[in-house]
Amino acid sequence: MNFYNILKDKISKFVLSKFDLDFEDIEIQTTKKDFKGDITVVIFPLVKILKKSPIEIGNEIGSFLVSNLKYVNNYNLIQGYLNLTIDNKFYIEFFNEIIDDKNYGILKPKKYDPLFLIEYSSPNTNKPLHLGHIRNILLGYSISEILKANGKNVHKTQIINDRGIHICKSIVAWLKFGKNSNPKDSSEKGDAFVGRYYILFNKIYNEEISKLIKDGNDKIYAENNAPIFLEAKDLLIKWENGDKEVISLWKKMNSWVYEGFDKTYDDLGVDFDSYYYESNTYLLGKEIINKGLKNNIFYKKKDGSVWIDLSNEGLDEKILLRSDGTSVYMTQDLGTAYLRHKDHPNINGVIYTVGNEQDYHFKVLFKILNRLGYTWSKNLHHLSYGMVDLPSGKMKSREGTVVDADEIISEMKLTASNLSKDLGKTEDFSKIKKDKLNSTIGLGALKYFILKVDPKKRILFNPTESIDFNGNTGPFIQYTYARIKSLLRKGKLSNSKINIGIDINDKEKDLLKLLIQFPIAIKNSAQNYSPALVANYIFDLVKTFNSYYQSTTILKIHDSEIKNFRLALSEKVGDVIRNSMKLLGMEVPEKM
RNA sequence: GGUCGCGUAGCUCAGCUGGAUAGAGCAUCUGCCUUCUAAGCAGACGGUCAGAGGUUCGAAUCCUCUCGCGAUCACCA
Repeated sequence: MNFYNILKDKISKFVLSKFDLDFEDIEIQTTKKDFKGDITVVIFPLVKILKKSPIEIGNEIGSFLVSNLKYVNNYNLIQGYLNLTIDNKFYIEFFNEIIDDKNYGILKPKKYDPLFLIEYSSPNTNKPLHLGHIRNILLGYSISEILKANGKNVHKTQIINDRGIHICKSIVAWLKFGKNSNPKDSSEKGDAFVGRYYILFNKIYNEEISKLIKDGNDKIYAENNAPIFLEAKDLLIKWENGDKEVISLWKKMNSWVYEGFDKTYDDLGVDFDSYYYESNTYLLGKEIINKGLKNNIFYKKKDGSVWIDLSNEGLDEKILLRSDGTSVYMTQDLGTAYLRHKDHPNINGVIYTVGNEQDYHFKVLFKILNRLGYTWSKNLHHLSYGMVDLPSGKMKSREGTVVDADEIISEMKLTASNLSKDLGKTEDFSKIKKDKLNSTIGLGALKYFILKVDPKKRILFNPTESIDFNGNTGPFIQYTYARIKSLLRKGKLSNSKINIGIDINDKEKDLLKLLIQFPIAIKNSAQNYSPALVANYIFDLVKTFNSYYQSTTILKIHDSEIKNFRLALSEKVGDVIRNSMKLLGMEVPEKM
């Protein structure tokens, strides 16, 4: 039980016996820097109920705590704030408790702990991943790690959008203009290769549309009757009918794309435990809908299309099957959700990492599953995040105005490389070591840049300004860690516990206070599905440490007890930095 | 038009379930490398928390309205 709770408990018991008031919501916070004390009790709420002055109540509680709680040394009252001074011994004792635990704050899930399924990435297979996917992937992966650290079992998965007209578009363009060519021959990444044909398709398609309009057709006619579009549609029909040639072609092109994706995932340091494919779940979705139709949960319109009416829940009517019986987006999502719960009957929660443009879709999806009577529908959560926009506006893959994921990754590495060359940091490094470091730092910068902002908010990404490596950034945190490692290499830590009576200064106390808060930061991060909370915590810790580091000599002091304490403190801060970075999916450089 | 989200320093962002004088980084300016990694540290400058009401002992935070930005309301995915 942590000290805050002990304190709360003690105070509310005291209030009950002294004032005969049952009041459990005692508010406790860390004392602001400018005031004397360590922990503050806010007593305003009591003032109103007890109709006594804040000073009177504050003095009663304060003197009670000083004489009845071991570590409360002193108190002062400013307005309605009761500031308690906590004995240094408390902090040292706490430190001794966590000192040997390399994974302090991190829980390891056991077999029987709850299982969470996390969906992220979920790309289409007609083009490479872009910056928007990067945000999605980093969020999904990071939340997985954060949930693990909270003692949850995690299964990482995605739903791959591997069928539909968009895939056929790439295939058609390839058949017409690139037949017999393949990614290997052009030494291109498979996803980039296929994506090129997707863009080519749209280029030709647009040309054909303008030609048709010029010839006197209206826009809608032109869009639906451009020759290349008709070819794509034809291909889709063949695919749905199981045409062997089309299927094998489709498999071949998708396999190129998957190879490309895997390379990008590898670069980003993320992975998946399973993959679901839309081509495997859309038929299941249809089955579910037909069942729901029999049970009168859905209804059929005259033209044969199937709908659900959610208007009494503040939503609209939603289509579930087209009049020709083919499936829509919702159909396959119903199928996927069902299949996943069939595959993993013991799921305690599912997190869908999907952009906020689909907030409505998921609201509807969860409602439908609820109407269908699946009790697990209440455990579904949409981790919604804001778009990544460019100064020039929205990214549009059809027009090729996207920031390509692979491009931004290699640019970040290059920036890191140039910078370390300028600083002369890596002169004695081997080529392999250099590359590894540049990737650690470059990707650290990118990951931290994206994860430190609240997922809800949209991000404006300016590629020309690139990403800073100073201040509140990934490299700053990595740098601090590398310095701590260097310090520990040079100093020798004797393994004994810290002497309780040792004198610690204010900055050391600040660091210990931050260490106390580490598990709380992880917990809050999981509750809010926001890696940003961990990111901002770790930045606070690193900043405080740097300031401490600068103002203290560690290696030159002769008092071995103090030296040992400072080394141990540095090591502990290092552990927490390393663990936090792992939660953000960042790597840890020993030297840089 | 309905619904949802966002609006905090010149820029990028923190600010947990309401609590003390609203915090960082970047940029600008001033100091600090013969001492453990200067990708650093110390300091200065910079705010009508979009606006107006309301609730409260107390509001950036909660409620209502207005304005601005974005998303969504498809037999697209």
